[in-house]
Amino acid sequence: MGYKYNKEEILDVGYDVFRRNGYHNVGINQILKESGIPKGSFYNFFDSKEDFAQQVIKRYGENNQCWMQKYFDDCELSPIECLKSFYAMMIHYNEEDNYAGGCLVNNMCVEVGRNNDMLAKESNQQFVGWLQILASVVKKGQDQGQITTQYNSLWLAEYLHAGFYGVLSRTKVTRNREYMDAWHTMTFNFITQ
Amino acid sequence: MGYKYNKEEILDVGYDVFRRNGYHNVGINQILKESGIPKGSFYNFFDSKEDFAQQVIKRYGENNQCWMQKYFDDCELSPIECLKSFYAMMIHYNEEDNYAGGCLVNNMCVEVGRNNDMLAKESNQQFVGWLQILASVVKKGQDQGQITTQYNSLWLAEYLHAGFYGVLSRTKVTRNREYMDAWHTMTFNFITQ
DNA sequence: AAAATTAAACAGAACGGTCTAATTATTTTA
DNA sequence: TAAAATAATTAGACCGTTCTGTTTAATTTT
Repeated sequence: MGYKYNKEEILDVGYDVFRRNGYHNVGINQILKESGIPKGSFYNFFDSKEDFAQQVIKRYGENNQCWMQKYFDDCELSPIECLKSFYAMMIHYNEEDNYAGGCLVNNMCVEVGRNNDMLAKESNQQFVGWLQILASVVKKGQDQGQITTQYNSLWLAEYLHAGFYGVLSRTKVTRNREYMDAWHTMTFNFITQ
Repeated sequence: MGYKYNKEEILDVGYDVFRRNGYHNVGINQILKESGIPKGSFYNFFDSKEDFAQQVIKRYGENNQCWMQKYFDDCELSPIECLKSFYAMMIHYNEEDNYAGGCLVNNMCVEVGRNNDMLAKESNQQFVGWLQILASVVKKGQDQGQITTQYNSLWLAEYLHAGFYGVLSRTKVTRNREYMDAWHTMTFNFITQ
């Protein structure tokens, strides 16, 4: 009949807590408190804080990948308009969230990407998954003559991706969306054929 | 005749340690050990870890601002070529450093920018200082007809700034310069008149 | 009954920060 | 100018708390 707790619940709490507070600023006790499970149960499910964080990144990354895929599959606009609306939505979400956390995976990359190979590898793997989806949409836009063909679709996907996280990070201290909107306007102007 | 230690030495150690390891992953003891001073002396100079970090950010930010100003003042190329060479140099430095730390201020923004108003404010202040210099070079490039005048110089400066830190962050997990070079190529193509 | 899970007490190390004493530098006084 | 008084700095033991992780026993599920 299943046990009292399950990994997924704890992973979801971990996602939220890590996203808002970072990795080293969060202790296991905080996760336990917010998910309401005792320490013994946590260490029954996870080997360590690091192992837990890896699974948090993986779960969120894969869910987000599915969500992105569905978004673009369902989007009835032209490829470039799909990309525009996708990033407009991301900017909107970030504003709604009061610029409170940004992206878990990007935060992890910056905070621990150079000192923790395991978390770096997992983060990169999830990013690559997202980038492939972006690249396929870019490719469609190129095939339809909307997006510049000066650069290949993966380069353009990485360009969108990095630019977005650059301005997203910037909002953590400016705490307004001005430069995100500017980025959106400029970027889609630049890459449009 | 002066005392044994001085703040500047400790701040420089703090810069290096924070840049490579982040904020919450570093304890005061590590700073003490690496700078060779006892705890009593540290707390004689600084009120708290937070106060120390703020002064580290401020000192580095201001030094870097001077350095940037001098770089662009001394650069004998056209404005756009100065910007190109500046970012090419930054990419080169990051590779030489084996992608080991990135930029202290950007790291601080991402790690603590949403939870620590004091460090967020200081980080933003330093960024604004740098951005003003970039914007002034962009403006010169616009006046000389090399850089697009579709967007004002501050928007373009923020665009360069955010894009660069976006790809810089990306290298923390890819650990190679491919997309930094791609970013450089694409960005300067896009903003060139 | 056996296996898996839950519960919470328990470790040892590390955390940021305090405290008092000793030392060094500076200013005041003789 | 030398001695005395004061101020600033150095030193590190120490404080309570929190950190990740372990252990042992009770409970639940199979």
